[in-house]
Amino acid sequence: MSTLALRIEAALRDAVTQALGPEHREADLMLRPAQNPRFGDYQANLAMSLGKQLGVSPRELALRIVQALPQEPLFKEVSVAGPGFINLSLTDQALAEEGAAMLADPELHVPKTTAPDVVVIDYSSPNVAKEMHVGHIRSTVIGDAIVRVLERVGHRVLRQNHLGDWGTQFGMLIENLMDRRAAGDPVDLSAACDLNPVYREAKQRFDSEPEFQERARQRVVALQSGDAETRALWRQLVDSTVAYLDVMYRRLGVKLEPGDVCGESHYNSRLQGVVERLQAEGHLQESDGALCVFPRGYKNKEGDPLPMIVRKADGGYLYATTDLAAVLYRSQDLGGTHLLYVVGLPQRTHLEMLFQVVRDFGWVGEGVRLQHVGFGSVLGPDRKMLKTRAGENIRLKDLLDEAEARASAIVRGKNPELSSEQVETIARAVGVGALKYADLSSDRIKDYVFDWERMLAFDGNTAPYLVNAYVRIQSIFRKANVSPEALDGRALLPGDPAERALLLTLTRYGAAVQAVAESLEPHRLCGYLYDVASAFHPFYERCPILRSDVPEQARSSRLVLCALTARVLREGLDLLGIQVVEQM
RNA sequence: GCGCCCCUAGCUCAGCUGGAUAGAGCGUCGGACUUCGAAUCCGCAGGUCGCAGGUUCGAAUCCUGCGGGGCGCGCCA
Repeated sequence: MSTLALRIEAALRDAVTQALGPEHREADLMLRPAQNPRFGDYQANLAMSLGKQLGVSPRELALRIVQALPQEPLFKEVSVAGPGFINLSLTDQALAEEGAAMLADPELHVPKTTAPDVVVIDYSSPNVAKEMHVGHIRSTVIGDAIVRVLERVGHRVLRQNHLGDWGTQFGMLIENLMDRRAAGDPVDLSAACDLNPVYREAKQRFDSEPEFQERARQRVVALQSGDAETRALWRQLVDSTVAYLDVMYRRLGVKLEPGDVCGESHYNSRLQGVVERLQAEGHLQESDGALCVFPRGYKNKEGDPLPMIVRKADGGYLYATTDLAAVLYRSQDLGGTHLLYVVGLPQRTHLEMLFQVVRDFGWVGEGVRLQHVGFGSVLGPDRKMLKTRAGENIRLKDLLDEAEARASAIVRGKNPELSSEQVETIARAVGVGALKYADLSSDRIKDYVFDWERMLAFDGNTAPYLVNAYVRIQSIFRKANVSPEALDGRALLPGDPAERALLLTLTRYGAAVQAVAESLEPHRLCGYLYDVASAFHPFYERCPILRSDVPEQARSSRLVLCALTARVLREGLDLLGIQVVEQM
């Protein structure tokens, strides 16, 4: 928590303790930003609930607390309102001090966690040779933001890209590659290229040629038994996909690297051990030849216990087995204390069963948290799952291309003075940023409607609007020929209400980041940054900076506000994985 | 059938884990550029928070039921 928030809390806590006794030292102060500026800057709502408990009138209680508040230059005004709200407004001086301290602090007063976790986060997780669809993109973008925020507040974060690099689909893929090679028309797997056409071709043959289908099944057996030629082709498929993904991840601007890939095949050698352990511990039951475990509390259509099948009747393993192996690997081998799964909501039941099983069986300790970071679907204008007109998944590459093309057209139209190269660079950042921001800015649990026009608009809660606020500030510094780093925060002197409102918003940056680190809800940071930009623009309109009639004091103060705003916007957007540009 | 999720202004979304008169953007209408980017800002209008109960000082938020929509439920992942 930032210095200012700490000071407010400490003062209030002292007052509560003094007014009500030491047994209330730990009371929840229910301190939060005022809902309405009329009520001041912060409000503490503890008197209402506490009054009830103690059988004292909440208003009376609130008054006692207020009277016990130390006389210090922190509060401009403290009052009791309504049923017992304690409204606090801060002095301009306190706000200015906080702003100056933030400016001087490389950490911008973002608090570090007092209980650092080893976070193992499973996200992105696309499949080999298969198009990454919008769901993968959501997982990738949301996961990336969470990674950045958790690292920012001091957790150790281990990224796990659980690549779909194993399974029966490789039979048809490899068999088809061999056919192509035999026919003198080999598929080039050396370069990082989109293998989706290869997948489609194999799938099409698998579905229509019984003879091919049979060979594909045999090929799965060959792959699993370690046949050298088969394994070599599998390796090439995986390598090519990882290289292609690397290109896409870089374009997307996410932190995932090839080294973060820890796919399904990584657990092959552990699957048998998982089943043996389940057997040895007596958890395994056979059903129609399949080996199952039964998490407590789950029922199927008939009302019977719902199984997780860990080995099929034919001896093959399933994703449940892999997931069990992965939990062990992540908690034991990697030492994870907080396991995150950034996976779509439809898989919720599966994950909860998985968590239930490892809890039931004591496979992870009490100190390990397992958490599904679920998200809703991306919908088209028809409110159905977003697909192409042909009903296929939309390719990430096409999405990125269109985002850049649209951003390019917009930027070109709004600023004709930019060179083509500049437009391209800006369009890349703004287009991708808009795309990602759209995925991040609404509550991840809900479905959201995909809409190019809205995400690229310069109004509303969009990336372009935020970036634009940053750009306007950079323009001021260019024009003023002043370096933001050279400014002295002590020049802060919020006179105009717009200046004060902006400064107040800026001082809440640390709390905003902290809220995301705890809730794993990036849209809260989006909302905060939108508040910052929304507070900046009225300030910008009302408070001239470089005009000759602006007194030196005001000019310096306003430049500091600009510098702080720019830094909060730049870093906040960076935590969301979004790049700013210097002009647009 | 069972389970999970969603329902807030015409549209798209917030609402800080139970607080005061529910807020933005778009769209509609009306204003503001001789000076830092009008790429913006200011204002008007717009609500039975799906419905009905309940919990309590207080409910969009928690509980129960109902309605509507989406998703999941044995050998795919």
